[in-house]
Amino acid sequence: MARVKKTNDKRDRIMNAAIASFAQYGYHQATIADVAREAGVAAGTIYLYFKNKDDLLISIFEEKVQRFIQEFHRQLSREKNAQVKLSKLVHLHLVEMQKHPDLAAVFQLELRQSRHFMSAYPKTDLKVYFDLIGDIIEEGQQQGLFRKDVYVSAIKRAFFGALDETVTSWLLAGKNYDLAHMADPLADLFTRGLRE
Amino acid sequence: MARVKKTNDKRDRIMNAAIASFAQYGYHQATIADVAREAGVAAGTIYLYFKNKDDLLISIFEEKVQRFIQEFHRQLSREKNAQVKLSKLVHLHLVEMQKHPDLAAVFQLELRQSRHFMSAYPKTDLKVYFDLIGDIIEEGQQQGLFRKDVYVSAIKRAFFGALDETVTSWLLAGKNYDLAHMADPLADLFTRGLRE
Amino acid sequence: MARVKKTNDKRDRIMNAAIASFAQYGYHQATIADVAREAGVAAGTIYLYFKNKDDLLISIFEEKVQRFIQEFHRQLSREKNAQVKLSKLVHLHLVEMQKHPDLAAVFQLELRQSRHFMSAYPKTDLKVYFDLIGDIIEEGQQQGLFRKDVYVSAIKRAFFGALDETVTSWLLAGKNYDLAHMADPLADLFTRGLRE
Amino acid sequence: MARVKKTNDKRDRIMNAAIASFAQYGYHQATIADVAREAGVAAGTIYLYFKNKDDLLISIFEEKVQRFIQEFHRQLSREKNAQVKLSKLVHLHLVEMQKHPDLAAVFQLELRQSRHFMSAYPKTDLKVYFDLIGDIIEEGQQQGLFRKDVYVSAIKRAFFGALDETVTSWLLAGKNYDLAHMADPLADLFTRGLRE
DNA sequence: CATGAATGAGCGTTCATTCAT
DNA sequence: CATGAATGAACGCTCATTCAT
Repeated sequence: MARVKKTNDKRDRIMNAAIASFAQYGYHQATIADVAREAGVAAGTIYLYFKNKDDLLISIFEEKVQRFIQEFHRQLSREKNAQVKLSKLVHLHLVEMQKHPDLAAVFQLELRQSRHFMSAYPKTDLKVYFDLIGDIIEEGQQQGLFRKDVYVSAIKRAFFGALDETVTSWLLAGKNYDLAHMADPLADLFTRGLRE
Repeated sequence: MARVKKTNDKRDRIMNAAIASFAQYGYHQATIADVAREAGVAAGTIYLYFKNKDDLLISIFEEKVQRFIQEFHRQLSREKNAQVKLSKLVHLHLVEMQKHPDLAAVFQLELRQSRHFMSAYPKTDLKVYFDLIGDIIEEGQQQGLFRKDVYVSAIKRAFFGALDETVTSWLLAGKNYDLAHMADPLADLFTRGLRE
Repeated sequence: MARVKKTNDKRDRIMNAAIASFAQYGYHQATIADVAREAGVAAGTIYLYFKNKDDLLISIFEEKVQRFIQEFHRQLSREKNAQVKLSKLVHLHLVEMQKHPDLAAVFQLELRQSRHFMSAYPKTDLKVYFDLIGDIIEEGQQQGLFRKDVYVSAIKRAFFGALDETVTSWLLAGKNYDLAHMADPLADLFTRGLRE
Repeated sequence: MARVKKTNDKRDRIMNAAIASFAQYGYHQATIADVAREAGVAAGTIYLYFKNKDDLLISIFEEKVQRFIQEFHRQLSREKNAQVKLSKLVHLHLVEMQKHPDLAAVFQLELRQSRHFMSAYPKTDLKVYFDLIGDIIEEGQQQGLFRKDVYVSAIKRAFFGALDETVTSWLLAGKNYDLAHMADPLADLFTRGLRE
């Protein structure tokens, strides 16, 4: 068990070092040597745990980002009211991003760029997140809370984009204000925009 | 004048070639040789008009993107009603992006990545665009159309993010639907969300 | 004794795995990991039995190739007639190579390349084999079977080269014909070429 | 014209540097940096003239080796008597190899190794040379000089192998004797071996 | 004896940039 | 102004070898 733990530790250390490096320099500018130095391992060691540099980025999405989405899913499943759900999602998103700003930076600043080649990697796209949002909106429609004529597949993207940009702006501003303060205004905007 | 004209032509050809190349391959993957080939000039020629590769990208923002923003500004200045203005801005944004998909691709997919180093280049940020949006919202408040308690600096970013993501999704989907169709639902969402 | 036996088994397994790997991928392309996998041991274990990768190749020559030469020597010592001896050597060479195609591949395809650095390792050269051939020719001269004016040190190399290339061609052709069939024509060519 | 000349010069300088480097260190041990240093160019320059390191080796065969074979072909075409032809070929081979020992080293010591991956590159094999030899033998049969029952496809390989090994031995001995002296004994061996 | 995780030197290759023509 | 051949720094990745367990 100690052995397994240790191995996971190293893999995790590398992945976190990658997140930190990618956040600081950007995916392309960050070198494997940067990640290795940050992780306190030799460059070659990275290749014992990841196929290549791309695999590092992809793994971050698969393991870190998707974990967030699943966690959001789980936490929201307890709430029945779709309007409250949407509001909670805004809070969760901003609070978690604020808690993990490096991951947020990778997520925000590298994702777009990456989505290019990530079209090829099904697990790395945001479909699951878009679907989570879309489902909440549809629930709200069935609960009579949201308008029936709302174009869900357009709105779910708009909603995500609004959250995304909010985080990006915060990052680019140097994280010099409380991101969570943006939650209520945003939630308010959307729930009003969607209401009957 | 003919000489000047000719020079500008070449500079423009290079810039358009850069837009096309960056759109197709991404900024980092596109090479100067790609841009040169696309522009029909020698690689060295590019350095007669631009300081370096970064300068090419920065110039695209400074000259192409800012031109769009100014044009939006001009067109919207004729409209008095802030709610209509906001709606028109959504239309303008989506219609223009649809008309210039390569520029849109650079704008959408490279911008985030680039904003990193673009923090250093004041002219390349989106402040002007954010301000344009913010001003409209404040106008609407003064006209009694939008709620007074709206947190403008949060909402303007959300608004931009929604537009941005709408275009990005369209690009990543392969531009296989009419982007302008998204305008009304989006405009509707935001004007309702902001209304008294 | 059982212990010793076991140890020798492992050393042999590694050496045979090396022969198989070098034959399939070539010396430089084959990795220690390949050899280890093929031998069913850990990579580090190889270094308990061999100094390094080069030593593996050298040992193959020292132990496997030299064994063949000794065996040829032994078998031919029973035959008195030099012309028959030469003919038998051709048969032995081709038959044994056909029986051990992987060893043949290492011998043929890697030997040249290797002889470069093998100049440094006296035991790995083919002097013994050349001498075996040369001795037979000289025997034939003393027996009055071969011409006296034959330049032995030239002919023994030619003879070896002819055998060598015959095997190489067979290997590169994918071993898709019976190598032993080449024996009589070759033996015939040389015995006629050398006869009074 | 001066320009073209200069360009060819550089390409040639690189190719000759490659021949020298591959001869000295072996293909795998020689680095691109070695070749560049030897050629007096930057490493990157090599890639303006050759696709990659493999392409360098392949080009040597295509352009240098095949040129020799064609030259041999041309020179032998003037000779009618097949027995004399075969004898001349032996001389040509050894004399040319002695004149170009680096090329010979690449040819001899790297060819085997390379034939592995060179199976994929039709132009790099020795079929043309084997055919040249085979044709001469068949001519000799038609001229009544060589035995009809000779197995040509076996003998042509043996003949090549004999030449090949003669050169290799000379190279490994440090080129410390006159290679051309081997020509007569070899030619004699083969013409006698083939005669009626 | 055996393991296999870790190392890090080393190499092929790319490409932004320069500059002689 | 324009060219494009030449440069060389930089980086991802491999793999022989070591050594703590």
